[in-house]
Amino acid sequence: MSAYQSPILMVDSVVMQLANDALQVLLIRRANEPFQGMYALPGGYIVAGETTMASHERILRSKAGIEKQLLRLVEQLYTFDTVAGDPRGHGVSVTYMGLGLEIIPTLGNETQHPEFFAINTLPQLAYDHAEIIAYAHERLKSKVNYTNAVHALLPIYFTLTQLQSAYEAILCRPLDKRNFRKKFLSLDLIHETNEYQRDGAHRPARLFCFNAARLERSPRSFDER
Amino acid sequence: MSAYQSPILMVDSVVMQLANDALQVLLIRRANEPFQGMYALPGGYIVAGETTMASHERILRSKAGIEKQLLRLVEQLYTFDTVAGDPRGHGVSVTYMGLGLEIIPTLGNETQHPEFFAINTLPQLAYDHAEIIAYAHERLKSKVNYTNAVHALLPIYFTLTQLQSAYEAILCRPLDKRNFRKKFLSLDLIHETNEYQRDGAHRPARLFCFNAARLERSPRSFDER
DNA sequence: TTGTGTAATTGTACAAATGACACTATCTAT
DNA sequence: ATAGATAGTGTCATTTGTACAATTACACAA
Repeated sequence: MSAYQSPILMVDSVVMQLANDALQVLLIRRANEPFQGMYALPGGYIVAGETTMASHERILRSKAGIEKQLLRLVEQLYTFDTVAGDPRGHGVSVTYMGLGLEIIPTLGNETQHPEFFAINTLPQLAYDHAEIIAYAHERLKSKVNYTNAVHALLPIYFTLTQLQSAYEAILCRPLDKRNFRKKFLSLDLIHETNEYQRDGAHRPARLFCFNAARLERSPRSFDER
Repeated sequence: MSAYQSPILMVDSVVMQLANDALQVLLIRRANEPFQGMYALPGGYIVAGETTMASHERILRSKAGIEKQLLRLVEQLYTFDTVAGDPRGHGVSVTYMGLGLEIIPTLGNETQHPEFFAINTLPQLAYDHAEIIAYAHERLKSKVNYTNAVHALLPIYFTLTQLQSAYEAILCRPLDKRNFRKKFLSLDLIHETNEYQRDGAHRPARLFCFNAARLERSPRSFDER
């Protein structure tokens, strides 16, 4: 037995995906006190012998019915102390960000209403979860500027317009089409295929795919500001 | 009483400063098993009711005799799971980076030989502490490119040559004197004073100081690569 | 077949930042 | 007065950033 007693260890998860031309965040409705009935990030306790990553996977599965294979990029964000505002007293929460595509949350045993919300129109949130989401959003904004992290939010084959829309949804600002294409193609992160996407009564769009799925530091920034 | 048992929570600290034209890291020699006698980062257990930051301060004081006022910038780095390689079994370690100037570690009750080592010539280290230091170094390298974090490593008044040497020590590569000065002065992070530093048998160097001590995102990068 | 609507695709010109490069200025010590 | 040492400064070529509009290729309807 240790002479010390550790604070309570928790994990909270910010799962994001693109839908309706917007970046969306997964929220659940809390089943229990505190903050019963309020929206919150999926989260829970870490048990001894379980890594923080394993705990993150377990909690997403049990609280939102999301299997870990659906998250195509998982990254630790930050570890928050939860002192004031948390009725359970002092604890430490390790937060993770997960990115995916066409994730459909299903009802879990322990929670109700797992659902995606557009990041710019979130409901009121329990704890300090609004700040955690803002932090995750900033991290993602920054990360897409020097990595190919966006690949985790897109299908394997995608058009340049889809790619640009993804950047616009993440960065929350419009980008110039010609400059975006010129810059992105110069980065050697993607290559064209011989396939086209036929969408409607207009010219078909060429499909592209990423050169490597793994995250790599890009040689230059995407940011055209 | 909680139904869950948490993993052991620890904090590890990467304290860095500049000396002898090199970036240096604070190490201690472990007094106890495991890894008794080996070099390691200062670290210890977090106790219930103590924030990770407060724990970091307490541990630096007790293990290396360093008061928190000496750290002019403290930033959380990452939270590591310590599974394999750690004889105590699974634990979670929150790591912090602290930057300061002319820190003189003193012997603490619980440890021996707190001492600074040049980051490029470190001894063999306990646990995965070599990786943690590499991570901290990468973070610092990246951070000085878009913030004024270097202010925490320099005296209030400094010469442009001192500033450039700090960047060279952090980035581990030489910089062009004229380009460095031109770029840094264009960032509006520092301003000149009317004081000069007389050093030896040569032209005195003008002293500069930072416009604001707080960390700010710089408008442009310093990196001239 | 032709025309229309819709989104995809492409290039240029100007401004700004980057990066390579070498000499002069000012002080101290002898 | 001179030598030695570090501080301080400018130009030019290249690359990158950014604003901006016309043409292409398809589907569908008339």
